[in-house]
Amino acid sequence: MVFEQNCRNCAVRGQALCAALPDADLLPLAREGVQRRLARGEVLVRAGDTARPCANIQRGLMKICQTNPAGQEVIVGLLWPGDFVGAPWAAAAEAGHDVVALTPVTLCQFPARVMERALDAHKAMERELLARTLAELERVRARLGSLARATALARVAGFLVETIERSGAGDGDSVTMIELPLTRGEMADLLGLTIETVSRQMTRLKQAGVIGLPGGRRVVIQDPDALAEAADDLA
Amino acid sequence: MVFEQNCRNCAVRGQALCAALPDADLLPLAREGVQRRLARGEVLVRAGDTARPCANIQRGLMKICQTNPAGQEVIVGLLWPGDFVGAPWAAAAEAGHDVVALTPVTLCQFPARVMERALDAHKAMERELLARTLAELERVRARLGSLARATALARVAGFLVETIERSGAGDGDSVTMIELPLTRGEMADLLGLTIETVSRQMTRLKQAGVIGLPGGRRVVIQDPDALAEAADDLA
DNA sequence: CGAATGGTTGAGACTCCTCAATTTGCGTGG
DNA sequence: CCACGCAAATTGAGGAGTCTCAACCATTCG
Repeated sequence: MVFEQNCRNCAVRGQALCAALPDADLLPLAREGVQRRLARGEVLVRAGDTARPCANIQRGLMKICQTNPAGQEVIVGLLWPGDFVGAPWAAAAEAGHDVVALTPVTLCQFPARVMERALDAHKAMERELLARTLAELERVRARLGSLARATALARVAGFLVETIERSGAGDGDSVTMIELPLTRGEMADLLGLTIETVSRQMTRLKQAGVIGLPGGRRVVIQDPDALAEAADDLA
Repeated sequence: MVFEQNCRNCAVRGQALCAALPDADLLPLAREGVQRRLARGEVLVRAGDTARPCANIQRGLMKICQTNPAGQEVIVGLLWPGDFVGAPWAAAAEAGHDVVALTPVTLCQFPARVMERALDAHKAMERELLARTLAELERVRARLGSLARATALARVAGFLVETIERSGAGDGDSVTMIELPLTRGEMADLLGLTIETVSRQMTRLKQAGVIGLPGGRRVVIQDPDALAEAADDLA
């Protein structure tokens, strides 16, 4: 865990939670934000923690996961750059899930108290947080809808599609390549499958000419349309 | 759809969203709330709607569902008494799911504008709504975790446990009976199974002496501990 | 080089789905 | 009140899909 210089920009730029605020209001907040880096595998929040950090993810990918009674890990969500972690106002409750870095992560962390004060002071910020939480709820429900019935092939294809979208690659036209941020095992935990089944569906997509697997975790998207179709295929 | 007298109590009592507010602030809000009754099957929100009603559910049970490309219905969540429907501040976006009554429902509905004004005026209310939304997010994620890996038996048993909890029956000691608000088909849509599989697991639980099925949609809980164990059983 | 981790492939078992027939429960109309 | 009809629920047989167990390959790191 490395603390770096104060983060002047993370609260100001891009998709940050408080992008709607005037600069003058942001400065005191930005001064207290701390940029922090996590290595792959580092834990930001552990289930059961009562102190819940608040942070904006700037770069990298994190997983939200829980370990079920049988000891299997289940990934219930991913956090991409721009996503917000934490719920300070629910300080009484303990965290229900682990939050772990899947790649090297850069994030901008705020003390819970600062965050709370900022929410109290800036209505627009709280409204934005509410909107984001509702949007995330929609997304989780959509995923619930697909996990409930989709075949293994559809789950894997759907994961690839979402990864392409959220990583900003793939403009539809040309052949694009992405580097998967997850191992097969993590994909399995995310999709509710086994490692072997994930692997088999990947080779199935490869042999159908939909994707290429040049090695490592790289995936070449050769036929985006076919991939999208496979993602929607429920039979 | 029947509109009744204005609802003076729904915003004041019980688990309502604004329970934290002082009575004086509530009155203008309560005056504009309308108590409404829905019959089983009536639709409160249709996916694609842009006008999103806001309401507190007082009695009855509703489902949040989406229809996937293959035409199958997937139930992504249930709404119990005390739950809140609607997201007025996201007025621009359209609803992503249907919201339909599963039983006769009584709810207290507010015009979106009133709701918005109330949120603007009362910080505590907005904070409460945020807290609820986050709690719901946790619940959906937990369900995602179980749907991903649980067997059919565990899903059915888990549904029964949750139904007992949220319907307020079953104090653990004595043998309790509940009337399921869902058909087998709806249970199947909720749990990501088929009607036949749901039915088989129910009879399996019956033959194991865990529950009794006296007919209709009634279920007698004969062994709550065994039921809870079945719900956690992932193998 | 050997060990460790991650990935692929194969064979068999098991769960759940599909299709089909039958039974139960309930409201309607005779 | 009973017969009928319809939707819901149960039960069975067979098949498809995924998991389990196991072996083998590729890459990285000491």
